[in-house]
Formats: sequence, C-alpha cells, structure tokens
Amino acid sequence: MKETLAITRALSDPARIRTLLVVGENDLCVCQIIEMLGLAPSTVSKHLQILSQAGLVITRKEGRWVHVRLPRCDEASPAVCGALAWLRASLEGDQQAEADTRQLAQLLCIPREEISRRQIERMRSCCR
Amino acid sequence: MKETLAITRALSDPARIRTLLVVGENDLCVCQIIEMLGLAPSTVSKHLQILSQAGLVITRKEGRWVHVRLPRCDEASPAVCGALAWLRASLEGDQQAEADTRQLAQLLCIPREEISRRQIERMRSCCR
DNA sequence: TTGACATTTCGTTTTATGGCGAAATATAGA
DNA sequence: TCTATATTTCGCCATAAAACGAAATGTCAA
Repeated sequence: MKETLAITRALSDPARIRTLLVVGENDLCVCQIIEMLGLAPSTVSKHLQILSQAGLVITRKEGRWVHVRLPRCDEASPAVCGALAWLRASLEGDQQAEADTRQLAQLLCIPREEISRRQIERMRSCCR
Repeated sequence: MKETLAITRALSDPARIRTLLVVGENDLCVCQIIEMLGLAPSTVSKHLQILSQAGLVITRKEGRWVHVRLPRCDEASPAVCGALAWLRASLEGDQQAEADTRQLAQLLCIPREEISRRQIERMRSCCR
C-alpha cells in the first residue's frame, strides 16, 4: 500500500505528470525540465524529489548537472513499470502533452549552457 | 490530461484506494463502506464523490440505499480500466488490503440494516 | 584559490485536502 | 401524513502541498 500510494501521489500533480512525459526516452538535465515547466528551480527540485522517491525517475549527478531519466522496466518495480505504461497510454494524443513534447524538441536543439544562461537572465531581470 | 489527473488524484488517498479494492467484484452499499473504513458518513460520501467523478466507481440509488460498484471495462474509458487493473495488480498481497477484504467478508454476512443500526448506535453513544 | 553556476535546502505564504458534526434531502414504512 | 433513516451537503478546522525567494552546497574553470 505504501509504494502504491507513493506512486499515485507522485502522479497526482500536473507538473510531475508533464515531467514524466517529457523525460520519456530522453536523458534530460534539470535545467531543461525547469525551462519546459516554467517553474522556479526550487519548485522543480521538490517535484523531482517526489518522483524519485516513488521510483518513477532515476537521477544521476554528472559534474554540476543532474540528469533525469525514466527507469527501465528491469530496474523498477512492477508497480512503477505499470504506472509508467498506464500514464503513457492515458496521455496518448493529449494536447498539453503534445505541446510539451514540441517545446522539448526545441530545447534539445539548444546547448544546456544556453538554457541555464536564460534562466539566470530571467531571474536577474525580474529583480531589477 | 484532465481525465488522467482526475484518476491519479482520486487514487492518491488511502481511504479511496481501500474503497476501490474492497468494492472489487461486489455491489456494496455505502453503509458497508463506511463501516469498513471507520470514517464519518460525510467523509465517506465525499470520497465516493471523488471516485465517481473520476469514473472509478458507479453508484446506483435504490430506495434509501446507494449501491457502489466498479465499472465494467466496456462501460469505462481505457484510462479508468487500466488504472483499476494496475491498482489490483499493485495491491496483490498487500497486508492492509487483505485485512480489509477479510473484514468485508464478515460484513457481507450481516444484513445492511444491522450495519446501519450499529452506526446510529455509535453516533448516539458518543454524544451522551 | 576564487568565482561562476547548477541544483538543493530552508523558511514562508497561499491554497487544497481530509476530517468532523449539524443540518438538509429523499425515501420507506407506519 | 408523519417518522425513522440512508445518504449528501454545508461550514468549519487542522494539516498537507505547492509555490516562491534567499541562502547553502558542491563542482568546474580561470
């Protein structure tokens, strides 16, 4: 029950669902997810922590960057694996999901340094 | 996204998960669910409303009694059907789930009038 | 070593949720 | 019709969750 509940609670927020969807086959760095969601870094960090504790994503630190990916079915519990499959199927053709996927495709063309630079720029300009 | 989120949010509470599990193959009346969960009728009513709006249960009024059951796959969306299947599989062998199932088996041996009488008795005794 | 910077942690605020009891609603039976 | 009763609605309170900004952490590069 505890694991099941951790999974459903992790899935019960739009930002987290969008994150899972957009991570998909990719290996994204946190700054790309921040950019896609349009939320504060601290907020996104918390969301990722919740997803990670439920086993729905795997994070790997590489230098200053943290990479996020979905677990393969052989490294996740059946519950996690099933939940991810269900989510994929349920969001098939969803508008928001498709918009996010398109946005991500754009982001993948830009070096992550550039993305981070944008975020710093945005932060500074709002404090002026 | 909206439907998906309604489902995951409905599943993100232990009382609601336990309800779905215990309804299972049965056609329960609300008073039986109240008894099983040990929560106030008003609270259970709200939970059932959330489950119902997500399409995870179907309620049918019959006289004074309201009966609750799971939708058949042919009358529910694929998302709902898949979510219920996932839930069943994930809670396979869960301790709480088994305890609830046992308790329900007991409750099914008692006429529902008796269950309601108990609830009224309990309410009165706590106000004395 | 120092500075830049990607990410997390912490503290705070606002909003959502789950719980209850009291009152309302609707129906069966006297 | 009147009463008992199964369930829902409403209003309230306590707690949990999501958001942010500021400060802390850890790592690369000059």
